[in-house]
Amino acid sequence: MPRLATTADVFSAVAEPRRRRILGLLADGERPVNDIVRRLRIPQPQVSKHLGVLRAVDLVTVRGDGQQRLYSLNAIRLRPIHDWVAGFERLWNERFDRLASCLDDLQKKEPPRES
Amino acid sequence: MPRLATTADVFSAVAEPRRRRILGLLADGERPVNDIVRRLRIPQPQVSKHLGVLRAVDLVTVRGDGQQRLYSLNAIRLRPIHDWVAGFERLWNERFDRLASCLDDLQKKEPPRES
DNA sequence: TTGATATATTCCGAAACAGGAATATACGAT
DNA sequence: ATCGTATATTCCTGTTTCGGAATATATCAA
Repeated sequence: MPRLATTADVFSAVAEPRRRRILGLLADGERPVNDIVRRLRIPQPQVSKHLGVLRAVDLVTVRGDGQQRLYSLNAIRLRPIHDWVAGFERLWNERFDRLASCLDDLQKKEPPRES
Repeated sequence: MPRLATTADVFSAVAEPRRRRILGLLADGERPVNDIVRRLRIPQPQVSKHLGVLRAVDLVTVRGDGQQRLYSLNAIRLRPIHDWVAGFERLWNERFDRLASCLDDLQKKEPPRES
């Protein structure tokens, strides 16, 4: 089997840096396509295609407004990523560091056993 | 240009579900390859290859122990993902929802203007 | 209708991955 | 040295992707 489709899940969709930048822009509010084009300096067809991927995983929604199409972020769909990575947060937090070094200390205090 | 390499950054490396599961396992502590193989029911060569990708982006580290190779998670490298997605957190939080509806109310109270 | 602006879609080509199978390497035990 | 276990690497192939250019669609204006 080949690589996982970019529209398979949110993780894959967000793997592409330009798509992350687009999402970052949309965090400030809905924008027409050409606004994204100008701000990110990405050719318009590419922006439309990236938006298509983001729409496929429901990370953005569209609203027609005249001849413009206003895209807005559907942030809740980022939550699976947030939740997944949050499960690892304790592993790099300061408190955990202290706990780890504490355990190290305990281990050092154990009586040396012959191997 | 073709697709972004999976070893290009942490986002791409983590886009693959099996790699996320491997990282989840390693969150409990270091493990030899065959332990991952047995727990996740993934053929050994594939596990080795996935571990190779994770190693390339420094998400895991290896330690030789006899004929085993003990892999452990380098959780700090997940932090860029955490930080990136945390920037969106307010957009789906309850407090933000209240703020948003508050703003909606304010907008409704504005005097209707002729277009 | 014709034209202009905004956006989407299609076709192309060059990567690059993920799985499968087979094989190679590394290390320990006898 | 030889065998067995643990792990890594190679080769192959189907599939997907991204970018680029060109083109198509949609909507508004005159």
